[in-house]
Amino acid sequence: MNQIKSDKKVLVGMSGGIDSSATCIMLQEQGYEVVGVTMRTWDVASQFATPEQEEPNFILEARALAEKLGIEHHVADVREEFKQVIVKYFIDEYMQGRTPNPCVMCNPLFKERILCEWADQTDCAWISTGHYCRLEERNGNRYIVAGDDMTKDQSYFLWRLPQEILRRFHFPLGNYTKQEVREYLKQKGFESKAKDGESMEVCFIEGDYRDFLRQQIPDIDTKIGPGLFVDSKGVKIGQHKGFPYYTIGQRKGLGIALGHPAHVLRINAEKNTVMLGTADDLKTEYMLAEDAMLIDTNEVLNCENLTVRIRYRSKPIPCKVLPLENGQMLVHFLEEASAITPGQSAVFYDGQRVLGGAFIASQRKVKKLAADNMEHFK
RNA sequence: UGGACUAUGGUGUAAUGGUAGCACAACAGGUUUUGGUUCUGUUUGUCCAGGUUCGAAUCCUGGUAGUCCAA
Repeated sequence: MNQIKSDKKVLVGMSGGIDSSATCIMLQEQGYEVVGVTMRTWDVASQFATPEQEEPNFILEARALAEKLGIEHHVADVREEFKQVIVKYFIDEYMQGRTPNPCVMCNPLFKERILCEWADQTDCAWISTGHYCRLEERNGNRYIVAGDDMTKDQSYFLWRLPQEILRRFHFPLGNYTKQEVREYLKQKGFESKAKDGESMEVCFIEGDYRDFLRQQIPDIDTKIGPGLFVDSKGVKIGQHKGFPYYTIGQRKGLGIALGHPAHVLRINAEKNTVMLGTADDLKTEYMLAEDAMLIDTNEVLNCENLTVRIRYRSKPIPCKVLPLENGQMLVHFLEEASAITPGQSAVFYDGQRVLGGAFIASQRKVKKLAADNMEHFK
């Protein structure tokens, strides 16, 4: 009954920044009735001009914009839930010697889900955000397609979005570059917004994540404490501050001088050791991934031009994939890959189209599994 | 306490009498919707006291510290 009415309504996740502002204006121009929701996930000091200020800056900005555009606006106070879900995940990962991918968890599992709930409540058929990506329909499935501006592409963080959410999504910025969006805002009379700083995204980490860990786990340094730096043979070469403070590939902040640049090769949470080596030692041909979410598994296994991104903003690497009996996936890189980091996402692409993704697993058994399955990749 | 050797920034090293350089670390900034990577820039040194010389990290004397051999 109210289906027709709903079809004209779209819920926009408003962060108060350039991208979501432009999104609102565009959708309004396209004839939609826009409802804005701004999420309050975690308060950081820099978003408060004075200690007396009750709400962070970005909420005030979003509300001001909504008023100017004459759209309904809500604030979703989800601080407690955010702490329970995202912050907990973030801490747990580091405490296991892995490197979390908070944006990958936050976007699909948290933000978009909450947007869905609000969309239902406010009778909106559609949901939209200011991400720079497009959607494509193929064989009855909906795919995220990376924006043309590869440097601004955010598809890496969105691989876990389920089909039922994707079907309600609109990404009006998909065909624009950042520069064009700024121009657009300027034309529409939002000069000052167009000049806003680049990164308006309000994340829960300000500055160094290590300080954040110390704040959240006050006894972390007595619980874990210093451990050993070892070389690839297990020989002690120095002392580190505790394994959660390091991540694979890290070079800066090791506080150790070996005469050549040293990188973290491996983290052993049980022994509290951190293995160091050269940049060459980080290179690898195979990778184990787990908890895959693929839109169409056969498509990934048979794709001729399959590529995988193993970190945000790195270029996708051509690869082949083999499902293993234990549920993991063995990925064979056809070009050089480096610094495989457990906890980070491996996102599979066919060109710009996201086919799905998985989390990078512990690489402990990768050599054996690669040797056992060598013939598959011939 | 017999002998030998060594002493250069936070670390490892280079400079055979002629402006103390390199790598790593550290710090600052740029890039950046995670961590990391990367880029740019900056700081810091000749163990101490004498002597030789126009000029000493470099040669000489003494001291101090460390390493090794010997017992």
